[in-house]
Amino acid sequence: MADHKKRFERIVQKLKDNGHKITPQRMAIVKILVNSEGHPSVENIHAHLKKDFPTMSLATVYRNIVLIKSLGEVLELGFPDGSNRYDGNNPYPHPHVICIKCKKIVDPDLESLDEMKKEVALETKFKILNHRLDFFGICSNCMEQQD
Amino acid sequence: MADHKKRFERIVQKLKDNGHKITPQRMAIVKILVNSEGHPSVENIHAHLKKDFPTMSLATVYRNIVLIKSLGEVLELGFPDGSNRYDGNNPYPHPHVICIKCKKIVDPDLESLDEMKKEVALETKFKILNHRLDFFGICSNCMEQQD
DNA sequence: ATTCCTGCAAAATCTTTGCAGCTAG
DNA sequence: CTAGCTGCAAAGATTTTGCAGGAAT
Repeated sequence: MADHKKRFERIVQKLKDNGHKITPQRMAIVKILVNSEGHPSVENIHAHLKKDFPTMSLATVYRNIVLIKSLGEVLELGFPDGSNRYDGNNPYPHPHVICIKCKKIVDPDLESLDEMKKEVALETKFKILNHRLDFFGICSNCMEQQD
Repeated sequence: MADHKKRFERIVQKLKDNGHKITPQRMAIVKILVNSEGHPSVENIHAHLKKDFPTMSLATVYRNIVLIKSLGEVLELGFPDGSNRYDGNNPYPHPHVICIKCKKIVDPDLESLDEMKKEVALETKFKILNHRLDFFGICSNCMEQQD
């Protein structure tokens, strides 16, 4: 999607507005987060950037992700096995469907979620601020291969 | 609930059936998981057991939780901040509502979830095996205190 | 008597932090 | 200039593993 460019610039602007400097490394990290349809891990991002920035350190990736998270422009997906992946396309909470074989992640459309949120708020008297919904299963592709 | 006793015995039986020995430490860990309404962390369990077993090590708690998980008798709740809590009352996936202030965890009833699962399966062509649904917010109790 | 389990310590992972030098604004 | 950033290495935090002695069956 060509919209990625807009989002990229919006985030850069937000960084500037909040007094953060625009370094090449930082730009590259934002670019990856915004452009990748797959949901990359810190390790993925770091490996990818090593090509353009051979000295790039993991610490820099972590620090920038913390920063971008704090601006609400990336969603952290923590998984049961302890690994983290990042969704920089859609930083607002939304459901994910994860293939436990190939690790592919798909974003489904579920209208009923908002309603459910209200139902929960009503039942528990909580003020709901956030949520996380993940489905785990096997994608059609992996289902075909017998192994 | 008095049903906890039944569940405890069921798990012990399952352990025996699978060729695992019933040690005092193991029994104590199962007992805590089954009886605690709150969702304890490994640290919680370990601290609690130190009273009865001064030499109890963290490794033993971890190993037994892995074992009990593998039998499907405890549900691991991994949180965004990297911490883990365990639900030994209801080991089947179910929604949680977590207070981000006092860390209280409530299990709401949501009938619409099964329907949503079907909706997802249909839309994504995945075979859905599992899911995780957590709501984060502030409980009524914490809402009252102004701090 | 075996086989499995525990406790201890060391290792493994993943993430954060301290610091010196560097760079964007 | 100078506040903030990077890279490196060290430190943290949490969970796992190797091993020797000990306990359950």
